[in-house]
Amino acid sequence: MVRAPCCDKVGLKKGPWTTQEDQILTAYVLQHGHGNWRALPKQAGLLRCGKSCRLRWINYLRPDIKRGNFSREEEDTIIELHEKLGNKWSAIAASLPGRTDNEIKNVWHTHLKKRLTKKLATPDSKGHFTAAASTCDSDSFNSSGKMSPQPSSSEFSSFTDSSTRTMETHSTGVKNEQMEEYSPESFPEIDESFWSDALSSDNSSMASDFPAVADELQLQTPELAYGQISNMMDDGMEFWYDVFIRAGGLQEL
DNA sequence: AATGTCTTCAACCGCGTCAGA
DNA sequence: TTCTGACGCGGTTGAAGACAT
Repeated sequence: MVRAPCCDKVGLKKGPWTTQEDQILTAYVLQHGHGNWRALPKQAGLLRCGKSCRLRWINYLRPDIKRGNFSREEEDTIIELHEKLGNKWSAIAASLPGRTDNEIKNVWHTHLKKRLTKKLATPDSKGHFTAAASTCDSDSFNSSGKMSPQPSSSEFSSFTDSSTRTMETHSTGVKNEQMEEYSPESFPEIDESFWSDALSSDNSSMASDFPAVADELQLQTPELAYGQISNMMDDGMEFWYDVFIRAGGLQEL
């Protein structure tokens, strides 16, 4: 017996997410939470499978995502935990705040596994194979032993700026009636600096109080409190305010 | 400049697990 | 106890970029 598809896929969009879709999903989750992923796309007005929405939120949009290169300490942690746990990516991710299982899985397959293989395969001066023998990152070499076209990651390896590709993807965004009065350039980008910027510096004292604020305002989550406050604080967040108002969730601040 | 090869990583797919009816 | 639906996990894919030829 074949398992039914996770959702009715007729007419549902697949592939890279656009800026507009990101913003709709973010606004919806911040305002309503994600009680039911399967029902969420319909309620939010997204032509996506619930599974796809969940993945996008968890791996890219949620506020506590830490973006950018993995530090040497993080890489060491991954290697150490992988030794103990194997391919339990979610368990490994639990020990690395802000990192997702998908991200860790990718960095393992693209960098760490190769590095370990190289180390184990490289004999020391006495001809012994040792994990500490190689100081040269295997990522600098391709399978034929030539230098890789990619930059060496021997210092801090891993990710290039994924926002580059994402930005390009965003430029082909689908027009949405709710959004069309905004030019794409006017959208505050949800990139690697978005949440960290928002939750640091000027807003830091407020950010630490979001749980209390959420409680005070009888909101579902600290993130929702953040959403409201940031709308008030930052002119650049006018778009979000408008989204919330249009969604009928916030009649007044 | 054109083409080929390799690498990266976001996103998809299928399956296992679990909670609720 | 069984069934069903939703969630979460891990493996895999494929588009796009970077660099070599």
